[in-house]
Parts: sequence; C-alpha cells; structure tokens
Amino acid sequence: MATPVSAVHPHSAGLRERKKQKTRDALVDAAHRLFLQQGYAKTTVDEIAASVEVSQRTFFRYFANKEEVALAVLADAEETFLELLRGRPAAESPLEAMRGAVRQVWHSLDQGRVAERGTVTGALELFELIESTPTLLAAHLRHTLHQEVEVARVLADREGLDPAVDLRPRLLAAVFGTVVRLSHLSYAAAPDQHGHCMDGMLSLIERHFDQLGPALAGSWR
Amino acid sequence: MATPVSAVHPHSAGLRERKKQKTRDALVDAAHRLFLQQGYAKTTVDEIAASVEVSQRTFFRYFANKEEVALAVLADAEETFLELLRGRPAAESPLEAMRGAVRQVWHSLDQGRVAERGTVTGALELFELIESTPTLLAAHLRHTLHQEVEVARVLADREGLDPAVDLRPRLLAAVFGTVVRLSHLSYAAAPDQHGHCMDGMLSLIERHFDQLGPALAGSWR
DNA sequence: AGCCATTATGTCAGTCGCTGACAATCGACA
DNA sequence: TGTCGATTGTCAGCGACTGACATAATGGCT
Repeated sequence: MATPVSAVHPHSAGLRERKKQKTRDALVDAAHRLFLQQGYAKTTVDEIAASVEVSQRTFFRYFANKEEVALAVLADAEETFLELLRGRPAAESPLEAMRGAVRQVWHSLDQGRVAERGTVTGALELFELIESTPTLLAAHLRHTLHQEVEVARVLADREGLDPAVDLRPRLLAAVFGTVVRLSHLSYAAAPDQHGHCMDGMLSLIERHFDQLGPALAGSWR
Repeated sequence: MATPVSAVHPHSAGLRERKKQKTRDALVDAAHRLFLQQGYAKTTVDEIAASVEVSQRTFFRYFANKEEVALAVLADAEETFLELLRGRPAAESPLEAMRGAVRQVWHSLDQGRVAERGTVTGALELFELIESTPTLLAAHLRHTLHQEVEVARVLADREGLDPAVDLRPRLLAAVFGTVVRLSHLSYAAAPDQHGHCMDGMLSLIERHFDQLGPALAGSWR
C-alpha cells in the first residue's frame, strides 16, 4: 500500500517488514505473469504460491482472495490518486482538481513510481486482462465504486459540504469515474491510434470530457 | 426471461415448459427467502435446492452460479426496461425517452408485472441485500455495465448513430445508470422520507437529475 | 550470547461453489 | 405403445477459501 511513513531507521523499518514486502511483491509479480501467460481462470492459487515457494495458506494471509492479487497494483494507483487529489490547490474547481490529479497519476506511473511495479504498458495489459475476465471485472467495478465514495468525500471536504446532504460530490465523482473508464476502454480498443504513451491516454480523457456537455444536451442533432 | 412469444397453445406451450418455469420460479423464491432470512453467505446452494426438492446439479442447470439466482428478478426488470425504451416515441430526446421508460418500469413493477415475482417492496429488500453483500454487489455492477452497453446501443439506433464512433450514447447511458443507482441508495437509506411507494422513488430520481447540471458546473458556491 | 514474546509460516482437515460424465426418467409425438 | 430427445439425479473430483494447531523465524531485553 504505497509504503507507509516508515523509513526512519537505517534498515528501513526492520528486516521483518522488508521480507514481508518482498514476498508480497513476488506474489503480485508471479500472479501477474501467470495470469497474462495462461489466463486468470486457468491459473490456480497453488501455482502462484508454488512459484514463490510459499504455501497456499500464506498466499491467503496476504490477499483475501484471488482477485485481490490481480488488482493490487490498481489499488495502489487509486490510493495515489486520492493523495494527489487532496494535495491540489484549493483554488481549483472540483473538476479542474480531478483532471489535474489524473494527469499526475499517469506521470508518476510513467516514471515507474506508484509501488514500483506499475508501468504504463503494464497497466494497459492489466486493463485488458480485467475486461476479458468476468470475475475480475466485477471485482474491479466494486473497487471503483468504493473509490468513487472516497473521491466524493475528498471533494466535499474541499468545498466544505456535507456529502450526505449534497449530492453533487457523489454525482461528479461517478461521472468522472465513468469518463476515465470509457477512456481506458477506447484506448485499449486501439492503442496504436493514440501514440502508445501517457499523453495519448490523457488527451483521450480530455476529449471524452468535452463530449459530456453535448451528451447531456437535449437533442443530439 | 419475461416469457417468450409462446402462449399459442391451450396448455401454454406444453407441460414441459410450464414445469421448468415452475421450478425456476420456485428456486428464485426459495433463494430470495433464505437470503433475506439468514444472509447470502450463510445460505448454501444445497439448502436452496433441497427446499425445492431438487438436486444441487439441477440448480446449476438453471443458474450459472449462486449470484445469478439472487439477481434474476433484476435481470427481468432490466430486460423490460430495454423493451420499453425501444418503444418510446422517436420524437423524444434520448434523456426524455429514458426518463419515460424508468417511469414505466416502476409502474409495471407496481402492478405486479415484470415476471410476476417483482414487487416494489421486494425490489427494495433486494437492493438492500445487494448493497450489504460484496459478492452480490460486484456481480450486480457487472450486470449494470452490460445493461449500459445495451442501452447505449438502443439510443444510438434511435438517433441513427454509430456507437463505436460517437461517444455520447455510451456516456449518457452511464450517467443515467449512475443517477438511478444513487437514487436507489438515497431511497434505501431513508425509505420513510419518500413515501414508501413508487412515486417517492420517481421524484427522487427526478431531483437527482436536476442536480446533474449544477454538479458539472465549474464552481459549486 | 541467551531467553522470551510476538509474529510469520506450514500442515491438515474440512466446507462450499461448481463441473463433467454417465445413467435413469420423463414428456412429446408418431 | 414405443421411440427419441430433453430433464434430472448420482457420483466423483477440482479449486477457492477457512479454522485450528504446530513450528519456525524475528526483534527486544538482559
């Protein structure tokens, strides 16, 4: 989870912690590799655990279920997004702040930050895996929903609103999530047409946002 | 699935079909009852099958998994919604058509139509069950997503657009789905304040729609 | 260095969701 | 009534996941 505060001691918070982080990372890597190689369903948890030389029971002490290990990188990215959003200047409008935070997430992903395992191409492979795996898609949508709730909370805080009363934060968070999701889909459908890099994705998101107004307009002709 | 064409023969399409429909309905009813009574997780498929005096194997011939039997009623309602949407006058704008179709769904639900097992109070109980059950919520969100794709297709047809090129149908369908979902949540959070009937739900949806413009506006102050 | 409390890991047994294969049974239709 | 195809039950088995208990590794303390 994006490395806590820690790093105050010379051996970066004890051997124990480092070791745990290492096996956790190894599990995520192995799982990712196996899933992409032979598919999600055909990969057993035993297989993942064995390839890291750990018992199945240990696997389930790190991850609540098979889906979680697949979506772990995304969870980190989402966490990062929330922190970046909280850090945006208060003068920005909610929408500006979110656009800005998205740009920042992709930039840090591009520089190999975000739990060091995340890369732009890696993220795209993962999206593809998720979209083609019903169980993963379902789990991912549930996480997305949770993320929307968190985003709405941040937005409400920024504007000094009560999210239980005012629906706008929740509504904007949901709309924003949808736009980003559709952008990912469009990109994945034809990566070649968008330059294979972060900028392609970002300009795609911008274009989708520009369609939001027209889409809600009365008539489309 | 909302009774096919059928009903051409005196004994409504053969004894065989009727019997199948009967056990299917019985399974859905039993499952629904058990889920609400003792929770989704604590109810085994064996239990459901046994209470209808059918083997577990037969259960899985009717439903692909445990989630499906819980969401079956919703699937029917969604199917109905699509049909109603297709039937809306072509003169209506996309948004008007969708609002109209939603009203119609709740009306037919209120009159005990929609696969005869759906009632308004029953639907609300189901929503509550879904929201409080992670696996069910995930499966439901996946179905919702699929429904959005279908809705977008219908909207594109109505306007003579190509959904692969023009993003507006998909975008509007998603936004609409979000609004309806948030309305259900608001309603479920405080059913007493909304009159316990279909009209309460409908006016709530209208109010949420009215917030959409302001939510997307630049500033919220 | 040696000991102890804590914590991570392994093993084992068991439940539950779900599937393929085969045999038995039931409804449709000549 | 007898045949054909569809529906069902039985059985065996896989894989995800969990609780309980034993074992080892680690970090702090003297």
